[in-house]
This record gives sequence, C-alpha cells and structure tokens, in this order.
Amino acid sequence: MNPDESEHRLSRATASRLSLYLRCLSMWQRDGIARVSSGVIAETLGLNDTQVRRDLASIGSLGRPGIGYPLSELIEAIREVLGVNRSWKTILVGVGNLARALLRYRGFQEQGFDIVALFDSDPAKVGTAVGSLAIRAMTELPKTARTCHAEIGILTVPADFAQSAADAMAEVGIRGILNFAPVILRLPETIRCVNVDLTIQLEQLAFQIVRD
Amino acid sequence: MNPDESEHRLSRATASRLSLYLRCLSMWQRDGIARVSSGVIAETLGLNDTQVRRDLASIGSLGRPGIGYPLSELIEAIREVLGVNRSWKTILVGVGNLARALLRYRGFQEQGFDIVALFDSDPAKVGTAVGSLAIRAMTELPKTARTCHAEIGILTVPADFAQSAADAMAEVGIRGILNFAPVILRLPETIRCVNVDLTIQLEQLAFQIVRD
DNA sequence: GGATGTGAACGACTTCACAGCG
DNA sequence: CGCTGTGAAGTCGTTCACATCC
Repeated sequence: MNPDESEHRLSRATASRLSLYLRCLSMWQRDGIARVSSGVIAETLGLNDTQVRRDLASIGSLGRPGIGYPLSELIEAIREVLGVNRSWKTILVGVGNLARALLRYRGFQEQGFDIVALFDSDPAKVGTAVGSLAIRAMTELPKTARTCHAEIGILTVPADFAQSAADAMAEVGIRGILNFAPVILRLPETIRCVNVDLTIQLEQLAFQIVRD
Repeated sequence: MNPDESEHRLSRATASRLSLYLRCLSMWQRDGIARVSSGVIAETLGLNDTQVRRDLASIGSLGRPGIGYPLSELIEAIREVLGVNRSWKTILVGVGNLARALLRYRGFQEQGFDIVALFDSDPAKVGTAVGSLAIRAMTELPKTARTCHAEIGILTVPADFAQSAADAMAEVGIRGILNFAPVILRLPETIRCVNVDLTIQLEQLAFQIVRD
C-alpha cells in the first residue's frame, strides 16, 4: 500500500505464527465475526498478547486502538505476506494412502494450492485416476510439469525413491518441495524444502511428556 | 550414568534437532559406520558445527577430541533423553486414508510407538480390520484404552469431530495427542499436544519461496 | 475504559574463539 | 593436526511498561 518499500522481512518465527492466526481468523470469519483483538487471538492460541500485536504490526498498521483488527483486511494482509493470495500450481509424486488423504482434504485448494498432476512409478496405478486427476508415469513428469508451470511439488513416495523423485522435480523448475519421506534431501540452494517427518513429531510429543 | 542429577533440562530447540540427528545417525548405523564428527552431522543437515556440539554436549560428554562420537552410544543417549528408549502404547482415532498411511509406515514401530487399538465412529468400518488391528466403535474407547494403558493418542478424524474425540482421549488418561485435524484443540494443561497441520506446512513453503 | 504499537529490558538461542585432549 | 567442549560475545525473539488513540 505504501509507496515506500516497507517490507521489513519478517522472521521465520513470526511467519509460522501468522499461519496459526490465519487458521482461527478464517474460523471466526465463517462465524460472521467482523473484528478481533490481539487478546482474543492470544487466548485462543495460548500465546502472549504483546507477541500477537508485534506479529500483526510487522505486516502493517491494521489495528485501531480501542477497537481491534478488522477481520477480513487482516486475513487478506496475512495471505499476502505468506504468499497465499494467489494460486500455486502443484504436482504430487507417489500416489499412496497418504496422497489420497491429502487429495481428499479440501483445505489445500481453499488456500490456493492447486494440484494439477499426479505421478507414480507403479505401472499398475498409471492410467487410473483419483477424483478427476489421472495418475501419470514418471517419464511424463518433465513435459507435464513444464507445460503447466508447476512451482510446488509434494513428495509422498517411499524413502528409497525420494531423492530421485526430488531430483526429477528439481530439473523441471519446481521451486519448493513438501517432503513426507523420512530422508534428508540433497537439493540445489534455489529450491526450498519443508519436511514433514511424522516420526519426529511423535518423538517431540514423547519428549514433552517425559520432561514435565 | 552420573550419580548426581545432571539433567540440564534441554531447550525445545535442542530437542527438535536431536530428532534430526537421530534420523541421520540411524541411517549411518545401517551403513555400518561406527564414528561420526560434529562437522559431518552439521554438513548433512545444513547446520553450524558448534551448534551440533553444544546439543550433543548437553546430553553428556560422549565425544572424544580428535576422534568424534561413537555412533551407537550417541543414538542410545539421544533416544534416552527424547524418551523413545521405551515402548509407548498408542491408540488411533479416525481410520481414513491418512491413518492407513501411518499404519503402513514401519518407522513408528521402530521408534517404540506401538499402536494397540483403532477406533472409528463409522459403523461400516467398525468390525473390519487394518492389518492385524480391528477397528472398534468409539463407545469401546474408554474401556480399551484403559486396559491397555494407552498414553499417546493419534487423531486422524475430520475437523468437526476432532474436539469430541480429543475429549474422549483426555478422559481415559492419554498424556499426549498427535493431532492431524486442522483445529485448535482445547485440552487440560496436563495433556501435551503436537499439531500437524499440512496447510500450515504448505503456507510456510510458499512463504519461503516468495521471500527469497 | 479498551485496545494498539513500540522503546527498552529481558531471556533464549547461535556463533565465535580458543583451550585442551587424542 | 583434527576434533570436542565451553566461556564470551553476538544475534534473535519475547515480554514488560507505557504513551497514544478510539
């Protein structure tokens, strides 16, 4: 909005909380609520209210003293800084149970992640479909991914196939990978990667229980 | 090992990295490697080597100058502080595609997370089985969970059913919940919760791409 | 009174620099 | 020389306290 470039490059800690805010703000928007205060957000998520204000202030002065934040403007502003106020063409490699669970979940589509193609190396799966999406052979990945300008790749393959699938993605201009395989991928510096390792999450849960 | 209580209560940041170390250490163990240095671990994971040494020093002086760390002792020590050098009786509620993906993945079992019972509210599923585990009705949860002393609950139900399923878990002595539903659960202070919200992970990926 | 935004204090985490062992 | 462990310095993130505005 401002003419001056005031993108204060927000910290990763702030960015991950903005996603959380977005979750409860969207919920309240469905409930027809129009305004919200930092105190309510903090209470809901178990955070400090000053922290919420700092995070929200870092994306622009949307709040008004005594009033709070307007819900829809706030949601739009957060979606903008997170980069989800647009559509991301997404491909998925490895159509097992996990992939089917992801495809059934409508939250991705709502947040702009548009899954445009599925790939699998299992010949028995190639040619079948999940919903309205056909499963293609890995050999078709380069051409298909390039023609639909896919930028994000979801990796739901077994561990021993993950690196080669990631390499294939890297070669066709994918800019970010959401990796569910429990391996550490070697990727070019230009490609971002977020790992979802469920064993790690369970270990952290165990740690939190035993440390009490 | 020491007679004095030297549990220096490690930070959450350190704990989450210990899980990462465990991943690559286990990998190297399978490859038959016996020793490892902080530099190699740091390089593999894209971290600073001093940080790796600090983390490892915080769980005991296992390293030897000029030599490195003995792999198997290190793995055992990390598993101990994370609380995964034991078995955790685990129940799962909501047997959809995501649950089937988790059940097929053998990594949980290997790290000591022993899934002992499945529950679902869909009468069509109750009575059927996944692998060797029967799917039970939600009404059986209290008795079953108590008799097998379940301590961890995995929640893979649709969003609108998550809170009530979490309440049911809380009532039977579950100490920690791994929640895959995209909702913020209200839980007693005594119950730990780790949320795996896949939309949040995708948003963080988008953010990392656009911020470059 | 009710709520935001922010300098300043505080605390947590990371990295540097280096002593010391193998 | 290679590598660990750690005081000290530096960086980053959180919380307090309060001026300000509705």
